[in-house]
Parts: sequence; C-alpha cells; structure tokens
Amino acid sequence: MSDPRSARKPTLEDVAEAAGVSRATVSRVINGVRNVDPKLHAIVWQAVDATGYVPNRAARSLVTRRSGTVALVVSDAVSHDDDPFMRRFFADPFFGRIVGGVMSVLRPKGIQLALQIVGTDEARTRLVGDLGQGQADGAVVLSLHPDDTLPQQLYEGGIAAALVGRPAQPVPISYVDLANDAGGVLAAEHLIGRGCSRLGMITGPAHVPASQDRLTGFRQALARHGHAWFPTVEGGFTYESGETAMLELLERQPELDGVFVANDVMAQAAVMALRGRELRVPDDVAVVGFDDSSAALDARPQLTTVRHPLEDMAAEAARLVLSRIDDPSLRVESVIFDPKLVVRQSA
Amino acid sequence: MSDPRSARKPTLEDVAEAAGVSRATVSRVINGVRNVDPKLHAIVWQAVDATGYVPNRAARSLVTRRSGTVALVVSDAVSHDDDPFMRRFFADPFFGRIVGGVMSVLRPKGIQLALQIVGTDEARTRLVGDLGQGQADGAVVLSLHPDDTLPQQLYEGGIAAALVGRPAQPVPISYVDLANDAGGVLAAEHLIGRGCSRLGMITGPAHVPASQDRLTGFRQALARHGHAWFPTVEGGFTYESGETAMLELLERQPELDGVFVANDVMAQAAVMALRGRELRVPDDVAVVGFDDSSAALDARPQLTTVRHPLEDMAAEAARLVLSRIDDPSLRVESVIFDPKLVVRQSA
DNA sequence: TTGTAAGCGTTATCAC
DNA sequence: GTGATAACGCTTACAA
Repeated sequence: MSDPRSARKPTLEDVAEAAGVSRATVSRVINGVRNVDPKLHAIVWQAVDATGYVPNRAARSLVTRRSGTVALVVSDAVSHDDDPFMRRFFADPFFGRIVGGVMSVLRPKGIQLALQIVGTDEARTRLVGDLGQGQADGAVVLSLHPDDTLPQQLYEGGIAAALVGRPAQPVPISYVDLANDAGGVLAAEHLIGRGCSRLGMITGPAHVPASQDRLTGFRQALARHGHAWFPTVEGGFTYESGETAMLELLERQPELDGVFVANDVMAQAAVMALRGRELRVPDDVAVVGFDDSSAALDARPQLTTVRHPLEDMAAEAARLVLSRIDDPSLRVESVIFDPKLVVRQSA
Repeated sequence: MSDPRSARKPTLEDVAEAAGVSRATVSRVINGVRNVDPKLHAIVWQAVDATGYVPNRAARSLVTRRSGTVALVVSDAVSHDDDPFMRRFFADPFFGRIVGGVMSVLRPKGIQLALQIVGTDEARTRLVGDLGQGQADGAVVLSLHPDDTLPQQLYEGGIAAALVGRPAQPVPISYVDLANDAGGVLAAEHLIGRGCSRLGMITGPAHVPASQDRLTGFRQALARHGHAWFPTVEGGFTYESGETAMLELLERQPELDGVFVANDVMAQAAVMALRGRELRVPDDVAVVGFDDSSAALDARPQLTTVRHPLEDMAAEAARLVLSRIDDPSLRVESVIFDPKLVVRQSA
C-alpha cells in the first residue's frame, strides 16, 4: 500500500463488490442482523478482511443518531486554562480513579470516552447543546462546585447523565454516592471500640457535602456513646492543611487519644505531625483516615481508614448512563455505596 | 419545549429558512468563510440563536473527513479490565498531569479528547484501523511497554501521532521527552556541591529507559568528579520499594551521606526510612528526588528534587500532533525538555 | 433472504 | 456574493 494517508479508504461498497453482494447485505452482516444466509456471512467477513474495511463512524452515527461515545464531564466554577485548581485536580488520584472506573465498563462495549472540561457558564451551555446534538450519547458528570447549574441544565436538555456524588441542589438526575455519614459512624465506632475517649476530628472543607456528611455521621455515633461534644478543625483536603489542623487540634485538646481525619492525605500529615510531637500512633493517639487511597498505604504506620470505592462508583455511574441511553424512559435512580472500614496500623 | 429528546433538532435548513437565505450561506457564515455580505452575517447568527441550532458533528466530519478529535492512547502490555497495574496507573498523578497538559492545548481550539486504552495486540490493530478511518484526527500516545509495537503500527498506518516519552525502539514518529540524564547530572552536581562524598542511588526499574538515563547522567557526573563507583539499588517507583531500597542501600554503605532517588515517591519513603534509622535529613544524609510531584511537597523535610514538566511536555505533544494534522508532510520532530533542580530542604 | 433506494446533515463545486 | 446540487458512507424501510 502506497501512502496510507492519501489512499482512499475502502467503503461498504468496496466490500460488497469484493463479496459479490449488495451494500445492504454487508451492512447487515457487520451489524450482526439476523436473516442473513450463513454462507454469505462467511464470504462477507472474508471480503472485509481482504479489503481492510473499517466502518466509518461519522457516516454511521449520522444515520443511527448514536455516537457510540459517552462524555466524562468535569464541571468546575472558574477554570481558565492554567487554573491552579485544575492542575491539582488532574494530578489528584481522584480524577484518574474515576476515569479508570468509567473505562472499565465502556471499553468492553466498544464505547468511546470523551473528556470535557467546562469551567464557564458559556462552556456549560455549549456543552449541553453539543450533547443534545449527539456529540455524545450521554455523560458521566463530576460536578465540583456546590451551586453548579450543569446538572439542572442537563436535566432540562434531556441528556442521559449520571453524577458521581450527590448534587448539592436536588435535581432529577441519577447519581451514585457514598454513604459518607456511615463512614463517619464506622470511624467513630472503631475509635470507641479500641477505648479512645478523648476524640477529635479534622474535617474537609465545610462547603463540600461529603465533608459535612462525614462529620455528621461521626458526631451522631459519638453522641450515641455519650460524647456530646468534641473539637473539630477544618482542613482543605491537602497535606499542608492536615498538618496545621492536627497541631491546632492538639492545642485545643492536649489529652487527645483518637482522631478521625476526613481524608487520607490529611491523615498521613496528621500522623507525621503527631510523631513530631513525640506522640506514638496508635498508642498515644489513634488515627482513622478516609478514602483508602495510596496515602493510606504510604503512611507509617499504615492508615486504618474508611474505603471509598471510587472506581466502583464511577463504573456504576457509567452503567446508569448506558441504561438510560438504552431506555430514556427509565426513572431517575440513585445508587448509594456503603463504605467499609479497613483496619491497618494507625488505629 | 416539550420533550427535548424527541424534538427534532434544528438543522441548517431550518436556520436557512428562518434567515431567509440558502443552506449554503448559513454554512458559510457559521464556518467564517469570507465572501459573505456583512448584513446577512448578522441575520444568520440571529437565526441560529432563534432556532437554537447546533451543528451536527457527524454530518460535518462525514464530508470534511475531520473528526475534530484527538485521541489520548495508553498502550500497555497486558491489561484485562481489572488489571491491577492499570488501576495503579490511573490513580497515579502521572496520568492526570498528562491529561491536563493535553487538554490545555486542545480545549481552546474546541478539539475533543477521546481516551483509548489498548492492552492487547488485537486492540492495537483495531485502534490503528479506527484512527485510519478517522475516528480521531491524530493521537497523543503513552507507550508503557519497552517493546510495544504500537508506535511502529501508527507510523505504518500514517497516523498523525506524537509520543510522550522516547520510544524504546527507534521509530519515525515525533515525540517529546525529558533529558533524564541531565536530571541525573543536576542531582549529582547538587549533592557534590553541598559536600557529600559517599553517594548512592535508588534507581527506577531497569527496563524503563527514563530510569536508565537518570542513572547514566548521575554516574557520568560523579565520574567527572572522581567518584568511579557508588552503590545502587533498584526500586519499582513505589513507596514500599523506596523504603526497602533505602534500607538496603544503608546496609551496603553505612557511611552514606547523599542519595539520589529516581522519583519523589520513593524519595519520600527513603526520607522516612532514614529518620527511622535516626539519621537526620539533610544533615546526615542528603536526599534528592525526581519529578517535583506532590510527594515532594508532602515529605518532611520537603524534597529537593528534579522537576519533570509533564504538563508542558504533554501540551507540546498535543501541539506536535495538531501541526502534523494540519500538514502531514511535516517532518518527524522531537522536543526534549530540560529538567530543573528545585531546591527545598532535603538536600 | 437479498437488493434497491431514500435519506441522515453537512460541505463544496459549480453556475448565476 | 449567493443559491442549487452533488457528494460523504452508512442504515433501513420497502420491494422483490
């Protein structure tokens, strides 16, 4: 074959000719439509092979009105291109784990994943238009901002979509989420179970619903055990903030013997801060993290933590989108995952 | 608007009617072709607005033979769906940083990013076919395995592509890479400059070209300064392996006063291991990492490290692909980035 | 069971 | 400068 770029790519017509049948028959064979003579079946596939035919997606979706693509949309408040937040976001395992989860269900079905980042209202509106036009058949959505309007717009646009994480505002769109409060309960029970009595918590940012829920669950479980009050310090899910928060918590409650930290990265930092204060983990202070990320494994001692099954959740979100594409009349659905406690060495 | 899903989407024809012009004129206006009466220009855009028209990508690319999509291909040796390696890969910031870099150049141009994972030879062959057919106009490729055949296949298929990282086998395809050896030199000079004389290195996996280059650079620089030999231990780029390697290195050279570690994660582990041995960093042993990842910032003391500008490199790879799409006759090009030393506290 | 032919929504080549 | 009109490659009634 000469220059493959200039060479005209074989079409259905070419295959048909090579097989001595009509274009329609070839199409049927390729798409696995029944009512085709088994003999032709073989002949056609042979011709496909001989010609090196590959279906043209554009032509196909033009008529089927299906793109065979699902979009993974990251919707953020403000993100010009070199937005430091987005830089951090992409570098965070959170993003990759979701991609991996979504891929695990899309790939076997031969469905494409198209990545979309929308930071402005204009971009959001355009996205909904593009999706409505069929650029993708549906979307798995990561809505990063509490008052993001995208979920509502997707609903109004009639787009098949599923959110990863409960929407801050109630919207008739399917979503998957983690029972974050149950995670808080798990942490509390474990800490109390091992005899801790002077507890504290390093929370995530107050405006993040998941943070709130973790705190709520932790608080309620402690209350059930008679701990009406405990000190909390708000962190920002970063290592730095975890370190600072731990130190502040220690100041507020020097007798501390157990901490629940809203994510592993901060927990890892907390452990280091405690060691810096000559406090042994878990003997003097027990630490429970959240996520079961690599930070939990990389901490010394390794972190006892609450497992956040992000990959599974993202995969389920993809499944929700797919089933809704198949049958748009399906009712809105939410799937809540239960967190599990992973006991290691820090508590 | 009734049910947006069933509603027929407006086409060029509808806009044309609303504007009182022909389909062709509307097309011209939308695509910014000159030779259009400025008055009509305004009228048409108004009609577009009024009708809520959004161009149909499939129809457009059917005729233009352009998909407006670039693929980000991850080519791995063996990856069935729940392959633990891929799980780790996606959770690693490496992946996300590349996505971010690629997106930063694609997004402003309105080009889609389609993610593709190919783990088997069959998948690779199909991918090349799909790309040849125009599923995407080009590809940014992450080839994870030393004897990956994909680069060669892409070349033979005449696909516009650029690799992130030098291909293990020489192939006439553009790529971007980091001068890893120069990074090794930087580390050596710095360590020697601060007076270290009993040095060692924790390398990456031997089969990874980048690992080799970092070692080579480090070795050559040391040789220039009269250090003919130094102990090395091979790690696997993981925290765990960094910890083990550090301990072994210490056993081989108890007098160690400086280490170069091939990535930050292992360096972070090394620092912890040293502290566990009651050795102060950097006073007793200086540590230089590689990557300037979040692990460098999260380590205590924070890591002096060699910056790996992954985002910039990925962005450049995207640019190479784009220019090659524009002009397929462009010659193969490689862009090598220079690493920089980031001095913090560990050395 | 197979073939014929009518679109799908654009862009691009012509005349006008 | 603008408007018909012919592709682009495929799926899918409808006929045979």
